[in-house]
Amino acid sequence: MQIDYKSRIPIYEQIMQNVKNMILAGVWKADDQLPSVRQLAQELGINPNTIQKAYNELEWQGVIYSLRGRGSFVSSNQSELQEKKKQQLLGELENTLKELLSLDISKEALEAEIQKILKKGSEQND
Amino acid sequence: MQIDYKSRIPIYEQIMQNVKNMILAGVWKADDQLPSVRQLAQELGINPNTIQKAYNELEWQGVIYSLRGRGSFVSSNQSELQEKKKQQLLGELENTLKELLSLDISKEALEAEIQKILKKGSEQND
Amino acid sequence: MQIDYKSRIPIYEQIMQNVKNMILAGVWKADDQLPSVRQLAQELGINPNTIQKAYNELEWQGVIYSLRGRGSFVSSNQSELQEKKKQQLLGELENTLKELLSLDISKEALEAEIQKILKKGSEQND
Amino acid sequence: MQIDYKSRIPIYEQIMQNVKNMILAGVWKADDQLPSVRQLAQELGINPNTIQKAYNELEWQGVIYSLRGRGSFVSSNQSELQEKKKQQLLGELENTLKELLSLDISKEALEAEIQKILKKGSEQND
DNA sequence: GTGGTCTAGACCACA
DNA sequence: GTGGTCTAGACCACA
Repeated sequence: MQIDYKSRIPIYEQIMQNVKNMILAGVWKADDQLPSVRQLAQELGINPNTIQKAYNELEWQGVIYSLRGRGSFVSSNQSELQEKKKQQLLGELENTLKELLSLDISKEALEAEIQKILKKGSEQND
Repeated sequence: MQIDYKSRIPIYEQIMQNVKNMILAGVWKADDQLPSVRQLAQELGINPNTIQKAYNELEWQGVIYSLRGRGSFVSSNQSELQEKKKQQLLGELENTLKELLSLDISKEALEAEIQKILKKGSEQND
Repeated sequence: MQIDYKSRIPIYEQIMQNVKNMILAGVWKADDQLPSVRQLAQELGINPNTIQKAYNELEWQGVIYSLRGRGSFVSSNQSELQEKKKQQLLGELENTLKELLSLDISKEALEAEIQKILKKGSEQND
Repeated sequence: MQIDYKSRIPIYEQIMQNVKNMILAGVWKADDQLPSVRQLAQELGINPNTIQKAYNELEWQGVIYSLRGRGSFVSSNQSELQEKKKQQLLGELENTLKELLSLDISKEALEAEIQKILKKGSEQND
């Protein structure tokens, strides 16, 4: 788990993002136990309260659940998480494309850029 | 000028965005005078310090320049602004597309989504 | 015996509730033997300490009694248990009704709701 | 605002309840400003972090919203809050009544109890 | 050991 | 002044 201490994004939000990514990537699956608050705190050299805050918010969002005295675990609605993330990203995509079109970029040039990006992505996967 | 007070984005950054958009859209052109700090502050019901901060940062970025006692004016390097904005948006585009590909979306489905968005955009422009 | 591990109510309290309900429902009668701590712990996949804590509290409340080396048994003061439970429920009823009245609900609408609930209950019993 | 320090209910939850009640009672209306974190903390003799936690959760629940550098304010969806509360209370009512019926109480005796409570409530309002 | 609550106190961005 | 973040450290219930 990577934390960028110089980032403007609060540490607890970075932790939340990291946890979500682990789940989205399939590394952590439904009902898997997360590292304990204290353990993760020590591993990252961060105050336990900060981890606690991240876990709390994740619980609020339904991404994880915690059992007192037992630990924190991945919720079972992973597909929901994935769907939400997808919708959010498509929304961002739409906004970015619209802004680009409102600049002086022709649709053809834009499509060319998109193809370049998509190709780059596929090379990594090959 | 629209300000979303409930947004997480600081008001002064929203003002900066708004000013840039006015310039990019061609509403404000090189050497045009911007509304004065006090006028804009009153119009938006915002603390003048906040407007001042936005104007200061815009001057720092070279988007506007100010003449003591005269007011603030649009810089003449609009094309540079446009180019920066374009590069920034293309960067965002790349990030979003990469994240989408790392999900379970096929490249074909993704391209279909893109075409849908591009079509919607062009209809508005016709 | 049903335990909701995700509930905010401690497991040991849930066990206590379950035991009381078994007695109130007449499934377990005076001087009947309860499942042993170890047996119940294994059956529910729970730490024996947790069962022990529940049984201890139940003994403290006079609901059960235990004979060293023999096991735990239902006390004979069932009617007392029932009376306590009734008083507690009537107290809750009063609180809930008062809170509802303090909202914008008319007394008539509230009585209609009550009748609906009471009817539903009686249908199940017919 | 009353806090019961001896209660098992966490202080921050008591604060949340109090705020909700003030809103439900119509004392605090949409877009009214709440006491600031520091002010309330001093008034109650409680650590500001605890107030912050309460306000944070209320914001998560959509009951209030906060503007950085300005303060915390009542959300405008009061009717939603009221509706939620009502549904929750009716749910509790149903559970309590069902439990009472499952005891040895006759429906007639139960209705008599209910009438007694409702009358008491109306006397207070007369 | 594990999560949850709370205090004391510091520092930051923003208005 | 106002909310937001973070640390250090303590204590609690629960398993």
